[in-house]
Amino acid sequence: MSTSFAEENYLKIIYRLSEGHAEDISTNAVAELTQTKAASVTDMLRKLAEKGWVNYQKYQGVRLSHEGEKIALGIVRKHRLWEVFLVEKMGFNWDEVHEIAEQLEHIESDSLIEKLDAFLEFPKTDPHGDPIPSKNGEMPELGYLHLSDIKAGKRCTLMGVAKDSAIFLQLLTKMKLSLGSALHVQEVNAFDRSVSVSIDEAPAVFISYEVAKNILVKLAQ
Amino acid sequence: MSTSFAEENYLKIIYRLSEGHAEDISTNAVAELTQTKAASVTDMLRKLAEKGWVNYQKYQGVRLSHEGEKIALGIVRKHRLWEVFLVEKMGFNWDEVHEIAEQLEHIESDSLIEKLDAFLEFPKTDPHGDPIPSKNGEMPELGYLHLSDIKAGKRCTLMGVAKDSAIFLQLLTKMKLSLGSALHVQEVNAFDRSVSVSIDEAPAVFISYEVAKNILVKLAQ
DNA sequence: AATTATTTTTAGTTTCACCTAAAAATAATT
DNA sequence: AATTATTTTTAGGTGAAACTAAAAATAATT
Repeated sequence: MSTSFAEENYLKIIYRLSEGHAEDISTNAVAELTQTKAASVTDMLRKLAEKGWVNYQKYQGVRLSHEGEKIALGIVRKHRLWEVFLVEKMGFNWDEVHEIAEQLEHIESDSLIEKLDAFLEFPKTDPHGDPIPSKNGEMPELGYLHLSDIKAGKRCTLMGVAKDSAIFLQLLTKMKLSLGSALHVQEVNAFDRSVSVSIDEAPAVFISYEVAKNILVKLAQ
Repeated sequence: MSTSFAEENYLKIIYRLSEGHAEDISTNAVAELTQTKAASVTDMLRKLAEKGWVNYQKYQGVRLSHEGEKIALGIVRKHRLWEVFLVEKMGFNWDEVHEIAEQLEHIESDSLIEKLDAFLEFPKTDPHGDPIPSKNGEMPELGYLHLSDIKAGKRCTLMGVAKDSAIFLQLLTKMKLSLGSALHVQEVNAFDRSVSVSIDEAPAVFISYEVAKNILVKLAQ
């Protein structure tokens, strides 16, 4: 069965909202990300449920079905491969590619996406450190931690970000933070939950809780 | 003013139909290429005329306005650059790229298309020999001739095709015809207007009028 | 010139994805 | 437990882009 542009967007967004927590997704949460009204979401959820791509009970929220998750993973795969292309081959910065990839992810051609994957030399992650699902819909589980959860004294490496809005990524760039940055957590400040972190051995700077919780890291050693 | 997917398709198709002949384009001709019914075309032409992108008088056919032509050339530029990408970088054959490029041509990002142009080293023509309009909407006039118009005895080089349907391109490939092929017209057969042509110095083969008129060539010397 | 054929347009529907406003269900608070 | 607040759904509607069937205009033929 074929999927419309709008349907693909809903499935992708439900997928994104499901990552991590196991609870059902609320109509409002979907409405916020699709930039539509709750009433429109209700309409679409009924339609997606009819097609068998989500499990949806009135007033109880949604979950992707097995089939729906397969479709969503296909979109995410395309989105992330195109992002790699845009950064690695086109020379865009990591904060410039999201909107363009939102368009490219809907291009329909299996052979194109396989050729693109090969052209990019089978990348494992996108420019934000997010894992790229395999052709058969397997999403590598990378098990990164949030910088906000790291104890004082620990060393870690910046592996990804949990948010890819341009404004957030530009802030990281300004702070000299990028994938691979070596982080040394000096102190966790109880007052505002900010962390004092030395980046690539430079003198420590403050990183707000808001920022730290969207930075994904791997502990050193 | 922004353009919808459907509007862009209409403008592109009207452009394609206008290339060469100067007469106005009929509703039916547009309907055939858009794969819609004449009534739908009438609706859309009225809308495009309101937006100032075409000159349209009931029952008299359409022409692109200056503004409409600029938009159409932008779409054609994107389509052809993506085709170069698909063949040169992704390894597709020339008969496989049209449908994918029909999707990619609607991706909206000026900076992407300029970066793509640079990445491809500013190609002048697409994989079918069609010229690529410049950023400012100038279409290089290549002045190629149709093989069907070449006199017996002349030598020429295959520079492009006037049709990019897969079935036609596959036939050319089977006949060992591709961009750059050296053609030597041995004979023009009055009966069926077919031509006997030697391809790259091989023994001559028959090329039907239907095929010959869709092959674009440059005379030798 | 009159008739017939073809093309194009009008009129009225359909589907998709959205909307607003009101009603109903669920959750939170007193 | 009752009231209030919030969330979600229903009902009815809109605009875009298609459709069919019938009417009107243009073109071709006798």
